[in-house]
Amino acid sequence: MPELPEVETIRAQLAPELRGAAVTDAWAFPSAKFTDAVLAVGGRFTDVRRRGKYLLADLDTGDGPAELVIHLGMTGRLSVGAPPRGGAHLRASWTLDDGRHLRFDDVRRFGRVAVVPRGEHGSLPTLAALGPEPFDEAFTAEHLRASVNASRRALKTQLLSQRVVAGVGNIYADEALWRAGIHPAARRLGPARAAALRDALVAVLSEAIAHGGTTLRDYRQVDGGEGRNQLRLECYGRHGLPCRRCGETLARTVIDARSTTYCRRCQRR
DNA sequence: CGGGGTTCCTGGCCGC
DNA sequence: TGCGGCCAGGAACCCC
Repeated sequence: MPELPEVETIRAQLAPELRGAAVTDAWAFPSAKFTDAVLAVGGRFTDVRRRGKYLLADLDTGDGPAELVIHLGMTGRLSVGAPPRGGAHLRASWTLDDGRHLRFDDVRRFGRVAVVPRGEHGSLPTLAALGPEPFDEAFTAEHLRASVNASRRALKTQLLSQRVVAGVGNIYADEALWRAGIHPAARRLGPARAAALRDALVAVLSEAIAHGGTTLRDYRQVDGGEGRNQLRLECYGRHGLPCRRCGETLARTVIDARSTTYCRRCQRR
């Protein structure tokens, strides 16, 4: 399930592959989630950026600057190479002017493709209302505290909303809350805990990028390789195992319809 | 407009 | 071995 570190890893590999290449043809799986792919035809890639979990591939077109927006959903994969010979889960492919192809496979079809004028994200509500990038200086402890305290929803729910901070999903929410020692169902943050959580989010996400992302099942890098961060998880998926900080058996609950692992002893409300 | 509920999807796994 | 049932979950979408 690609979150910010996985999408950033993919972005960094994809950008040098796509820069300067023009799209001469495209195919899309017949679903509204993917049919926009063909609108990239005629554009030339100039760069690949990222906002939260969204890849933004800049295109220069005859009609001005545009961008190909790709969300990988749960099981999306991107790769560059020979023409796709089918594949049961191919959702979109783009023919490049040097003969290579960019392909998007997505087993569960939770992904999405859009082509929009550069920066106009109104058709993607979450992207349009996205919170600050965690590595941006705008993501301060005070922003986190004020943003969280403006709502009465559970802290984990807010982290997953993308509005408080961009790019956090179930894995890194559990990891950061564990590291900061804060209960996922907490509803208010004081200055000290807000600072601890901000620091934990930044650390967890940057460490995951440094280790190529977390491959639990579906996530693959552009070259097909697996990430290595799954070897470093301290909380996510470890329910029933001892807490690495205090030894208590990690608990599992459900918050906002998401499986949530936490330590009853050292994560406080 | 925030928030709650629903829906989209299929492979992997479990129990019988 | 086969199969029904359940689980994984990000974000669009609908409604109040």
